[in-house]
Amino acid sequence: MAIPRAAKTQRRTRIQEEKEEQILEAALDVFSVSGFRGSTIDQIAEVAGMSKPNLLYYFRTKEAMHRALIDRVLDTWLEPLRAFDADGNPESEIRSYIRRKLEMARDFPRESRLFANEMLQGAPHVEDELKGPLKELVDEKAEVIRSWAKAGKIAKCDPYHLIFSIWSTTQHYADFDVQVRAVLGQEHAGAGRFEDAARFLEQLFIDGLKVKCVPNAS
Amino acid sequence: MAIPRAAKTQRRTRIQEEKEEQILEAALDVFSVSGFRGSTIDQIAEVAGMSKPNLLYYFRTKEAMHRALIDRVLDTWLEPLRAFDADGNPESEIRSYIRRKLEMARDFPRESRLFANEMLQGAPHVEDELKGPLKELVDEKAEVIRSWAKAGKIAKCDPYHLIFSIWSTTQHYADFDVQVRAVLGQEHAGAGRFEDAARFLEQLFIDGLKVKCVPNAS
DNA sequence: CGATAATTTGACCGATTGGTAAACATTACA
DNA sequence: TGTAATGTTTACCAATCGGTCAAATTATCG
Repeated sequence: MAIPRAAKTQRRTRIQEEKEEQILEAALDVFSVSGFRGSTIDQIAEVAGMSKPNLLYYFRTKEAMHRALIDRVLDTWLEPLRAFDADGNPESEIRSYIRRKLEMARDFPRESRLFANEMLQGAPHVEDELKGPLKELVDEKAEVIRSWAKAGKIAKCDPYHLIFSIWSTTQHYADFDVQVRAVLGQEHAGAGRFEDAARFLEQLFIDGLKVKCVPNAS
Repeated sequence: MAIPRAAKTQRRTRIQEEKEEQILEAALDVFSVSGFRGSTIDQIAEVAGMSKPNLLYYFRTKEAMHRALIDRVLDTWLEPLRAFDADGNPESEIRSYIRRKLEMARDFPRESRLFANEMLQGAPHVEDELKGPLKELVDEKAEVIRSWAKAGKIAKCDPYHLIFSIWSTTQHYADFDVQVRAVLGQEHAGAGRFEDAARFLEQLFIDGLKVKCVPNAS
């Protein structure tokens, strides 16, 4: 008798490890484009190169697959924000945060789209994570930014909307990739667009926050 | 015998006018949340308060409904960018463009999400509009911005990425509304968040582009 | 009013959906 | 090697999908 997912022995076999990886990879392909409702198990099965019942042997439902995928990706996705350091100096921290986020938009566009799809649908599967861990992390970093402003290191500004604007501008290059390519045209839609974006955004945020214009405080 | 959509008389009846409006309104509700693939005719029919065959009497296929919806919304959506005036002065033009886009995110979030969904899925239904009319419009406005930079009225910057960043930051408040609310928490997620966003974004872009720091040219 | 066109609906169709049952194949391990 | 656990597949299910059809209902207008 086959007991799906973690049988008698609580340890996962090599095959489980491999196949679950394979499935989540395919699921990311599909969910990130069509969203939860618009994706089908058959699609995922085809991309994964295995039969539908075989998928369902590892993940009992479509929801379970989506859930597992979100859980796995969420940590990675928030890493750049976690790396945001209170002890660093504002300019380099903001610069590297923008760069890191842009690199993720370039290297992991599917992950970005997965979350975007989830948000558009009202975050029915991750609302708790948003209100819990995410909010706490943002609150913490917002406090850092506020302290910088108080110390006169950057211009006074709403730290939450600053974070939102960095999120949105960078993720835009993953989520709206088709639009960006279409508008830039063939000449400028090459890989260099991420460099151009980085240059522009760094300039915008550094100057916009007057990071360097302020005399060294303390 | 009933000939669907524009019968013998080429003029549309009052009922046609009303029902089509009613259907597109419902379709906007549904498509904007679930995307094209994730939405069903039955859902739309239920929201519209009419039977499924009745919907299909006015729009022969799901695609036709989506198409009509996109067409209707696209014009409205690009209006703020069209209003972007070359003869105006940079500061007020950029300020009012940001305000207008934020107002649209506030007042027409479903329209914003409809497009966002379409982009995430690779724009299978609107790619031509992106490469054609949209690109031309952006090219034109980018030229305006470039001329401002050349005249020393604003800092030198990539006009395309400037436009992208205004799009993304403003639409973020519609597309990622759940996330914004979750992170801001109950205290700050009220209607005032749009005012806060406007203040922040205006400051960011005006200062970031050094609009006022530059001595009056010519 | 009467008649013709426009509108609406219930019943239905084949295809696809998420998911199951059980037979079959493979692996791990004593 | 044998055998029990694990992995895979074929066949299938009820529900839902997009869409059709013909009959019934309603609006329009002379």
